[in-house]
Amino acid sequence: MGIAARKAKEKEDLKKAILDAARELFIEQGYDRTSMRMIAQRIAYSPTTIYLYFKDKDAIFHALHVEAFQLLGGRMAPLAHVSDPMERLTAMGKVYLEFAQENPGLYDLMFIMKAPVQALDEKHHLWEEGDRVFQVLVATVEEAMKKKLLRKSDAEITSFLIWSTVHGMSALFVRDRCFKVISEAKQATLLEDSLYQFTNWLRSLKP
Amino acid sequence: MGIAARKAKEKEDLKKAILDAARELFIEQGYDRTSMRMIAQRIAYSPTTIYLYFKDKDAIFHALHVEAFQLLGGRMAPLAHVSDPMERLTAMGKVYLEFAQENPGLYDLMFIMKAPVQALDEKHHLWEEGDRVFQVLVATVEEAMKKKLLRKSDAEITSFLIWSTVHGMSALFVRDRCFKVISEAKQATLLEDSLYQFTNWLRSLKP
DNA sequence: TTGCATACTTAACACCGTTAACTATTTTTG
DNA sequence: CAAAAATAGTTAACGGTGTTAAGTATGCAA
Repeated sequence: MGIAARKAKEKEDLKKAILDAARELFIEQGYDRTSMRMIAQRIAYSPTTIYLYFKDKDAIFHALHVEAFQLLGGRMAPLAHVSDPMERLTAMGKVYLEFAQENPGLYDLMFIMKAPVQALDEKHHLWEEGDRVFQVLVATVEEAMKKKLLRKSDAEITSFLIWSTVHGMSALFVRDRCFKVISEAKQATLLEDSLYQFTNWLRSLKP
Repeated sequence: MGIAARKAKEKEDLKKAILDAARELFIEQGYDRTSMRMIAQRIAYSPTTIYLYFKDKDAIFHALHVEAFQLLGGRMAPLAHVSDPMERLTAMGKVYLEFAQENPGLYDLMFIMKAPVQALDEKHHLWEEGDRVFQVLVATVEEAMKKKLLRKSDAEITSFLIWSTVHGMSALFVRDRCFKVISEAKQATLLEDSLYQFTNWLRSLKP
């Protein structure tokens, strides 16, 4: 079985190589501006070879999408050990913003890009990962409310509001909409300062 | 001068027709998925005729961008008469969200789409409109702080934070990221409820 | 009437995603 | 061991894209 195993590994390797090339290009140039031919050239294969490993360009997008959510999930996981839910919430916001700033291309792919989805069931599967992250947020908000660390209200609405805020900051950053509008002196720490103020607000809502 | 004037008007009309067709298509299909040939077909002219009126596809994007900001500006203008700055802020948020929900295609164009900008000076001009809207927000926040209706803090940071929140909500809505994650019962009034809670928070920060 | 500008079109280029058909190579089978 | 079949990759092609160059009518000026 040694030969078959080696061949299987080689297939797996090529698939990974395709994803690596595609990831780099998507991040650098965006989805629409990367072509199958570019990906092919980067791995030194014929363009059509890619179609032996992925159904189409969308399938590559999906694979990278899942991968990116796993990366973000991995960054969030350690925060489960923070016992104070309000501290945990703050840390989650920090991790989220850092992720967006460090991986703007991936963030774009995950939360901003219009996924060129066609199959509806795939569409559903596509957001299992996103949903999981959101449910963790809801649970944290509920816990914070229960412990009277956060003003009581509908946890789902509150979670959406919090997510909107950090997403809004990330999206304006990633799509380059802030730095034309914010004075130069404040640009460097804009996201950090904004998040700091936001969490301060949340904390002082206790009553 | 009658004939020359008529000709000038006809040129102006065709330019408008191009923009009308492009606007519809951009909104329906998005920028990347609309082709010059589609625009041309809709106005029953040859594709290359468009290039006599606009330098390239980008130029059409820019024209619609400016136009969209004027529309939003027009919706915001009446709010200048609301004397209480906190009420004005709330109303601005409402108008902003309504604009995004009523014109998701335009909102996308203005705040989300990766503008395929090349010329830097054009890029600057591109955001004069956006900047003007933001400066109105900053002024309102400053006024609210001065009148002790909003907790005192850096007005620019606070404005960015507020903008991020409403933009985040709008962006998640426009790019279809909320309804897969929010329970069905709450979807209908999600944005409205979230904004209501957000403004409530802002008001109760007074001390 | 000729010449020229105007307004538009056709033809073409180099690219795109994707499919079909082809070619080597390796494996399986009679 | 030879023939057949499966594997893994290729080239060529189709219909689409943004954009440019060259060509064609039409109306106006000299």
